[in-house]
Amino acid sequence: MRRSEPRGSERRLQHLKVVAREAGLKLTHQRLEIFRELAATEAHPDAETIFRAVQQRMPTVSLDTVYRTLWMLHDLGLVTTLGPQRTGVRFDANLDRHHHFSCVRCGLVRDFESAELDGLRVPDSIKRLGSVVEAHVEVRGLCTTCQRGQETSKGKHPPGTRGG
Amino acid sequence: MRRSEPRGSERRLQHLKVVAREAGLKLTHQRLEIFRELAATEAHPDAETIFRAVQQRMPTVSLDTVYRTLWMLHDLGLVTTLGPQRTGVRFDANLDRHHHFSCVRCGLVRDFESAELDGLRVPDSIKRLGSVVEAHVEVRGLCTTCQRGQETSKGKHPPGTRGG
DNA sequence: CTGACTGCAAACCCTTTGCAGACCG
DNA sequence: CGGTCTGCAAAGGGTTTGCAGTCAG
Repeated sequence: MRRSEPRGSERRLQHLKVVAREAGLKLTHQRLEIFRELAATEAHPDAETIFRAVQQRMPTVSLDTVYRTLWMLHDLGLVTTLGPQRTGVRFDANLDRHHHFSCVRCGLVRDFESAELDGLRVPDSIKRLGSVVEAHVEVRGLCTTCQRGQETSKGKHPPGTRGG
Repeated sequence: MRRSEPRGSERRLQHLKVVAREAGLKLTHQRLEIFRELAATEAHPDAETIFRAVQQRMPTVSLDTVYRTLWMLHDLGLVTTLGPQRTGVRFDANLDRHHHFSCVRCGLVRDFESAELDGLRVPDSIKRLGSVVEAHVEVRGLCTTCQRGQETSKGKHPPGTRGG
């Protein structure tokens, strides 16, 4: 098990280069920047969040290229997605085994690691439903920021706050 | 811990009636049918799936009413949601502790129960991220249907198949 | 050089909102 | 009966697609 060491994203970038070459795909500036952005964060951003970040360094990049690149990375197995749907998906370049903490209030998502939880075994009865590819723990709670800013959240549904 | 006994949805319906009365909300036919539908399934349908099911029995129901009702139930705490975003959400009327199996191929989601997994403890280090409300296991794999129909899924992203 | 890739814009969802009539309590 | 709730239709926001110019290999 590997914690997110300083050069974790550098390692992922190397992996991308190898896989892309094998697949005969071009490594354009856009693709590199998009992947770099995703590989550097733990916040599981959605497409638009990545877009805004990349746009800082590369003002001409377009949102559709971000979408196309993310799904391409996904097809290559370099990126996984959070959430059962393909709309409003959030992406994840961390291929190491990990678990998720997500804030019920603002939607922030963070990885955490736990050797103990990695050892969890799913019951045999799961075979009735299908074959297992992967299992992890989802923890839901209030992030430290939302613990502080305790306005009453009754009524309207949470705004689409993105985990930063 | 309570397994989904035959009358599980009946129990949930009673709970709805009590809570709705307390909140001074009207129990219209539409609301009852929508909740009934959701309480009877384990498939975590999205709004449109519920809509189509309710429409069988109540042809005049509209999709927006389904949306409004689901979020109302959510505000009452009678329904929870899957997925970190509020777009493409899937709903869940099962308030008992449970875990999820979801198919990486078609998006189907099913509950399963496990006394062993219920006992999992999240590491103390989680406090760095926030306070814990709930924790469960997410298992990803191939559902029995997708195990059979093994067309190559390379290339296009999965169609928006809904867990039936 | 050449085909894959990008940016643009328009199309295509899914979801939410404003309003007049219907219905629960 | 009164206020809430519904259905309709239109608006809103996010995601995908077709096309002509551009760039990596």
